[in-house]
Amino acid sequence: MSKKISPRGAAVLDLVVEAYIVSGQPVGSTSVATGFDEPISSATIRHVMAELEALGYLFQPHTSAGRVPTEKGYRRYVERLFRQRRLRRIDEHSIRRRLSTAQLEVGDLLHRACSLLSELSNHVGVVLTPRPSRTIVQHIEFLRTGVDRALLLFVTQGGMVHTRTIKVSEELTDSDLAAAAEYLADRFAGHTLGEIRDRLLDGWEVEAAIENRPQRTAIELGVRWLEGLGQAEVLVEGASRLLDNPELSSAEVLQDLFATFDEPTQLGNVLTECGGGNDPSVLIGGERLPAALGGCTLIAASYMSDGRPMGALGVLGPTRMHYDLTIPLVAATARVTSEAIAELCS
Amino acid sequence: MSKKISPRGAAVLDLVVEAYIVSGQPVGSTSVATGFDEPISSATIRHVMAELEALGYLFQPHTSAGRVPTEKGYRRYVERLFRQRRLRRIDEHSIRRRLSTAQLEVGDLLHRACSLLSELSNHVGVVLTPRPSRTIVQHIEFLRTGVDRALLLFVTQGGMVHTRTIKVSEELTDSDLAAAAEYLADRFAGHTLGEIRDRLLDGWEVEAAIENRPQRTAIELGVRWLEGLGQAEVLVEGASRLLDNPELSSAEVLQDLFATFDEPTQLGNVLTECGGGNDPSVLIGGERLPAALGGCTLIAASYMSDGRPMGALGVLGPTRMHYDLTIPLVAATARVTSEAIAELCS
DNA sequence: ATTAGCACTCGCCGGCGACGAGTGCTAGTC
DNA sequence: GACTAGCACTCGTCGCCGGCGAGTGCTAAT
Repeated sequence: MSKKISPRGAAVLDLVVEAYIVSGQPVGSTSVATGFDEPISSATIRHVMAELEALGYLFQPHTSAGRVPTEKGYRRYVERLFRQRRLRRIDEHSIRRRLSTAQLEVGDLLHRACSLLSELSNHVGVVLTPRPSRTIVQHIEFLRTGVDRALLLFVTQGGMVHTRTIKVSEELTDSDLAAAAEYLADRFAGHTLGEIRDRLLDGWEVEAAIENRPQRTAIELGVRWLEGLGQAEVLVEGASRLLDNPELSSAEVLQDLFATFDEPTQLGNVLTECGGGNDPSVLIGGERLPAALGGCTLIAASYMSDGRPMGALGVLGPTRMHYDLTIPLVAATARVTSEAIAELCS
Repeated sequence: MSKKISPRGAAVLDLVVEAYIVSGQPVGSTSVATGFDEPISSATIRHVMAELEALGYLFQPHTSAGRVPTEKGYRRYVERLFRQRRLRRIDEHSIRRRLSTAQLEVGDLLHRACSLLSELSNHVGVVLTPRPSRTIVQHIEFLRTGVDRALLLFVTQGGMVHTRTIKVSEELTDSDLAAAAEYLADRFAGHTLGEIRDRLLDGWEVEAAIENRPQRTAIELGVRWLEGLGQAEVLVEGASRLLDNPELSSAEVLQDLFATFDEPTQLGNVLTECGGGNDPSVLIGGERLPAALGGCTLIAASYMSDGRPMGALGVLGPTRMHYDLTIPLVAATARVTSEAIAELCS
């Protein structure tokens, strides 16, 4: 689809994007011309820029204004950043120092990572907590908290705690509950919640037939517990930093933006799909993001445990951001977080 | 200090405030005049308004504009609202219906209350969770989560769970931990964390002398656990609704505002001081709120358990809000929340 | 293919005048 | 003495106009 672009065209695009990122103003042909090593006239640049506009990489707010990158232009720019390894070096040590010191729980770690991302990028930090179905259960506990209520509690690797209160028959004694928890713990400790769910649901009918009351209770409670399994959470930090960006100050845009933070399931969905690859995903503009995040870019990577993605973290900011800094920042934070989690689960 | 205000002066103030609340525009003398039952001329009103301005209740953006209430004016207005019982009736049933249905945990309940406040008021809902030192402990559990780490976990009335991971000696066995937890549970279940702290710290030296290893361990762990006792949390919902208000759209103001939500300790402090009385506290403007919340009003009330305040909840919005609706809304929500908590802890 | 030159476009900014909402004051009335 | 009609005055808003300047597109020359 995208017609070929001359090598010089690509260079011009880079210069326009970079100039626009720092200035926020439409970029004119002369300022681009001075950015070249070889001397070149602004007229030539104008010619190239006209082509780039025809191809959809640049956009002119009005005749007689400079050019601004389109989303397509940003994407191409970022692509080149990756291909040419023009990303900045990030000091991974400083991140490691600020993340790993005395963090004792995965939850704390992720909160720290989130504010770190926000602070270092000057944009919004976002973290998707581990999907419950992928977490490994260490302890299972059933506690009575009222005549007809019990708290089902499980602790996963790294010290994360998930709980759910359900109604239970009043006839169940405390020791029934304890026995049920022990039964489940014996069978399932060390497995992920996904595995437990599969095995419980598969084996359900067979096991239900067993006339062993504590076991039946255990399984029944376990199933109810899994039914209410929480979704992965989304942490958001530094939302106020979005207001630094003059290009995002129209009232309606902001309204939509902050509404997205109030109800972060959308963000969660997007983050869930990020990750996979080695490099961070860079989602630019409305094409792959919810409409409310129109003028924004999400840079996200997943953090791993034993080589499998557990969750994702990243930075959300205006399309006009320092990609060459933020991309490696996200990548480094994801790596360090993965390491730290591995250590916590040791 | 505040000189006497004529009865008609007070009536004019009411009318100005109410008109400004609905229109957001400076209020002129003629529109006030038509709001009176008896016919009265705008010239007279102008006279009265000039007096009110001299007393600091009204403010004129510029000569030849209408009047806008000052913070002092709002305060006087709200005072009258209370004294004259001119608050609207709130349908407590509908709140009860939306809060108490199938809420099984205090945490969920408070989250629901928070979004309910935001939704019904169209402003920001805020909730201060129960102060840990006032909560009653039901269960205590110590779980090993790594070679040198243990998760200290306690469940309080109503199904709230608090955890903390600490480093422990590798020599402690699982049964040591279990014994320690049991020891603490035996002695302290049913007491508030504040009581436990006091008793542990008082009795510390005496008990440490005992050559009973499990007990020493238990007490040591308990102390470390209480040291890291979390602060009460602040829940915030519907921050984006602040953007509906045109008077709060200056970039800097918004920046400060949202920064306050990102770092809610300030809000927590303010909320902690609210409550006490029967009626909600109404904090108008910068005088009693952090500077960042300049043009805002916080209406807050505390929710109770056994007649003692546990935490607080309320609504944060622009000074220009419908006090006559929001105050009873907050009061009703606090009442219903107190009831629901009582039920959950039964 | 590149470039110098040039006419042209168009947003920005400051000044200007008309408009109108709302005021403060004064003089007259009950 | 309290109230009010009338009136001059203030001042923000809006639309208009013209000059400025950044930046463009085109053309003709190299």
